[in-house]
Amino acid sequence: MTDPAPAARRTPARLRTLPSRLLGLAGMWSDRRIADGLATVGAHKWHYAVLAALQEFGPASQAELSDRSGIHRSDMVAAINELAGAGYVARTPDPSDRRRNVVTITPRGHRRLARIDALLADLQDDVLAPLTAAERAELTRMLGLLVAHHGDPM
Amino acid sequence: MTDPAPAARRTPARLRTLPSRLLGLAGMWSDRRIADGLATVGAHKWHYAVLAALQEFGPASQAELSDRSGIHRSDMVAAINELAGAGYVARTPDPSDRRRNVVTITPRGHRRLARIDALLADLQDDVLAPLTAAERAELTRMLGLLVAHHGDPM
DNA sequence: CGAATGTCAGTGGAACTGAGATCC
DNA sequence: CGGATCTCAGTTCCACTGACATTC
Repeated sequence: MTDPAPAARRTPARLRTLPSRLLGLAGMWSDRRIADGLATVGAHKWHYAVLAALQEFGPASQAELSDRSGIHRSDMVAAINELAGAGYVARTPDPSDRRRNVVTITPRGHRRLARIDALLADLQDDVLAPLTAAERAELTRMLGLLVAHHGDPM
Repeated sequence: MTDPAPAARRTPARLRTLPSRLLGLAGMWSDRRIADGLATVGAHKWHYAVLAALQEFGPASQAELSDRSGIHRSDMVAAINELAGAGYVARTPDPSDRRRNVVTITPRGHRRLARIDALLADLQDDVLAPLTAAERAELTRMLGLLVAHHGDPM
């Protein structure tokens, strides 16, 4: 009774329930949380993508890493520059094809990856905070379907 | 047997299942699909947000519309410029507070909104294509939780 | 005075484009 | 020669910031 005016009806129902809008918003602030979190240890998300691809599939050319990580060729250059500068990967010319560089993860790189892995686990928990474990699994599964459907449009 | 090499193991498991990454990717390409779709009729998502807010809550100042739609003040100026230029809204000075403009939706604006509404319904179907109706509802519900948790951080 | 409003110019990040140089 | 690889400069888009004049 002490609340006569429906003060904050804020967002229109059409916007509040529009899936594409919710996806965009959730993606945006998730990206931010992750970027902020990684920034506290001086990392970027493409660092993680490259290190993970190297650890899982072994040494690769930059073009291969682009395919595996979804990072553009142009941006891959900068990412490898930073990772190599910090000693997390080594970039050496490929003797069997001199157009290519062979990128290899270093011991420091493995430790770096483990560090980021742990940090990212915490950040996932932050991003998904309002959901139960079962809901998180369901959400991840459905997002996987969406991304797969988009990535392989043919 | 004509496929001996496991050619495309493409994405590392860590990336393929990372919720924050899936959210970011799904949000990105959803945004693009929507932007492309709206562009075919010369619309932007801000236009829809503003028209929807006006139709649901009536005439408002630009600051109010910012709150309701989540669009920044600065960008609201451009959005209203375009909408007013096309005759979808009218912007008139508020006689009772001369700092403010009163933005009102026009008959043309109502028709425009209906048009975009229909288009957006199709686009939702496109974005959510790989999901069943029940899954779409679940996804929307969970995304709503995430967005609410983010928007009202207190 | 402090605070809110509308306006505009500009920033920073991220995905992407285009072109050049080198090599297969 | 066509095509792939790496590199760099530049573009585009978006959310956001900062500053300003006006009005409450």
